[in-house]
Amino acid sequence: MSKQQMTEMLKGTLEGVVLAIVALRPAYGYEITARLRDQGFSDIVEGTVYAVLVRIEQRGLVDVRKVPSEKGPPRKVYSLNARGREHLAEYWRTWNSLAERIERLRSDIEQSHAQGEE
Amino acid sequence: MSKQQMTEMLKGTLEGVVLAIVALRPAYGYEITARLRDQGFSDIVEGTVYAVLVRIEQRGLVDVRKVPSEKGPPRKVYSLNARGREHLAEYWRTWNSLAERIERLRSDIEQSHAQGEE
DNA sequence: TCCGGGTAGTCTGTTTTACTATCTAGTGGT
DNA sequence: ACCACTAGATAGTAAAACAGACTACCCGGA
Repeated sequence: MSKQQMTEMLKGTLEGVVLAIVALRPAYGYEITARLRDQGFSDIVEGTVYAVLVRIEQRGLVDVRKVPSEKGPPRKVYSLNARGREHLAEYWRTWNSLAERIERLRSDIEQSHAQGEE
Repeated sequence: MSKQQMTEMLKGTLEGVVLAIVALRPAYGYEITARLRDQGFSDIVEGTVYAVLVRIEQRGLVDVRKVPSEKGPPRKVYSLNARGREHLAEYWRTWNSLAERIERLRSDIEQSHAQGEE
């Protein structure tokens, strides 16, 4: 798939993805970026992740605690709080609703093609 | 789901949705808006659709022809051309890849919850 | 001893893109 | 006059990319 298309699709979904990763277990920025890459989101720039983290912290969806690291500056460990869990639930609902409609559209097209090819 | 979340998620997906609708059969703006509402995309503002149409026309993904209408100003009927079909195929690939990764994340979370609740 | 490079980690501009909200504006039927 | 159609324009907001700066610790070599 094209890089640019993916970039645009990520808008509005990335935040939820990050919340989901933190929901799995608490994590710090660098680690979250790494997990994103593991999960196949290899195209995401580090700076973007930090921007998301700042945003979700400001909105009070996560709790933060500083943990010293052996190497490098202290880590900021994010964990999902009650509000974040509610927000994530909302995110899944929105995603479901969108995905359902898009899948329906796609199957409509496939049907019309099948008809046209008889 | 929240309106705002949906708005953000639509970014990057709406264009493909419009292309898909036009792929189903040629259509003009007002009609496309109506079809979107039928398909459950009731939250989309009319002006937005016209903006998308201008964009996909400028990118050469659709062919346009003016058709007089019995009522009101002439319609601009959009139909998907070869380039548009290729773009739409690309769109589905990107969507699949995103949807797959998001679903995987979700199932990971559900699994970890199931474990934690034993 | 001090300096450089590598690795781990966080953060901050600026730019690009897409959707919304709201409004203008035209036609034709009742 | 008003309503149902039909097309568009403008200004604003939000999110992500890109690029790079900044901090901190460790280790190896001159």
